[in-house]
Amino acid sequence: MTTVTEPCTALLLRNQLCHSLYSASNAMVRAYRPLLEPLGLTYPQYLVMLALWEHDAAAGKVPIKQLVEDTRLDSGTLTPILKRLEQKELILRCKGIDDERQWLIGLTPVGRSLREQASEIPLKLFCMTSLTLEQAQALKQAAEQIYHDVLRQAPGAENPNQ
Amino acid sequence: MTTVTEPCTALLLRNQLCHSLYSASNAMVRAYRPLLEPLGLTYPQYLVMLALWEHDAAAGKVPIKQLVEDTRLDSGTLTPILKRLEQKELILRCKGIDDERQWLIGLTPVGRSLREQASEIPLKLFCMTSLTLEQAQALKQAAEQIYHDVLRQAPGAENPNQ
DNA sequence: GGTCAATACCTTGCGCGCAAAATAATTGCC
DNA sequence: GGCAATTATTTTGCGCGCAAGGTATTGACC
Repeated sequence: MTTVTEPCTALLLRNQLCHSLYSASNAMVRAYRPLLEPLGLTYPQYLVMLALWEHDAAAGKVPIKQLVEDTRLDSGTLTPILKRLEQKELILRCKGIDDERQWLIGLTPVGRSLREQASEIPLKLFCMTSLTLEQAQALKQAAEQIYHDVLRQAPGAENPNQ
Repeated sequence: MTTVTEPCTALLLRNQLCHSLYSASNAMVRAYRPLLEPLGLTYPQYLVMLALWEHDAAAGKVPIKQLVEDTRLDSGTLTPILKRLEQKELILRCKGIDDERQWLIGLTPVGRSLREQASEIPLKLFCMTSLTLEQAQALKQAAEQIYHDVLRQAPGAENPNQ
């Protein structure tokens, strides 16, 4: 039997992986801020630009659905982000040809050219940490595992084994 | 020399540790939601309650400054959270005796009793993942390292080696 | 070929996360 | 004692993050 006053090590903040993950993620976004400030981007906006730069050479224009998948942001989050990127004239929106429900997102020349200024950011951030390359890879793999595991068991997940 | 069109693997989303960390953290908070819903708490509110439960036996009342340190939420974030917890009658606020700037936060009986309902949550969440205990510990340690590393180099950090 | 479910996206509402500025009490310093 | 610097907290403003609900287009089925 467990009483209320008995120590419960699982409820101690210092033992909680989730708390470490949460504060590391927040701290990481904060660390990006000064690096992204010259580009006029927030971290989620930067994620969208990364996705667009990646598709630019091959596909040109990308449906929002694809950006949801690439960035792992949901569409209710993405809509206002795209609106702000459009205001900054980094992206363009146009209706899909074969499917009128779809909006296609493309880069403006300015948006495309921003990529050069961003190229040093990943290394700069990595250098802020004292992680070895092996540690970083292991951490990334574990974070991916958590992402896919808990996504699978979310209440709305209809195809848990997909 | 690097040209714009040359592939830059560091700018690929799938190679970015930060993206994995960010989406894992968001997914984790989402996974907490159905578990915390019976308690009427959000994840950050739960963090505050964890800190208060931890101090309850020994100290009784805790200054907000201490909660900032324990939860790693900043004070501008904490103020409205504490307001909501007070509205739910889970916590009490009273002025500090020796320092009138300080507010001391204490638990109400209801807030204290909520701890029992929370005791199973950490295990439930761990079971959602396919992580081994060793993986979880390694991940936690790496996340802690990132947290402290990037905190240290934030623009406002005056005592980097503290 | 019309109805109905699915799909793509948008809107709304609320709770953070945090930088920057404001407020108020305290301490240090002369 | 008086005044400046410091400290504890709140306020403001903006940008997410996301659940829930809405709209419009498409596809499937009878």
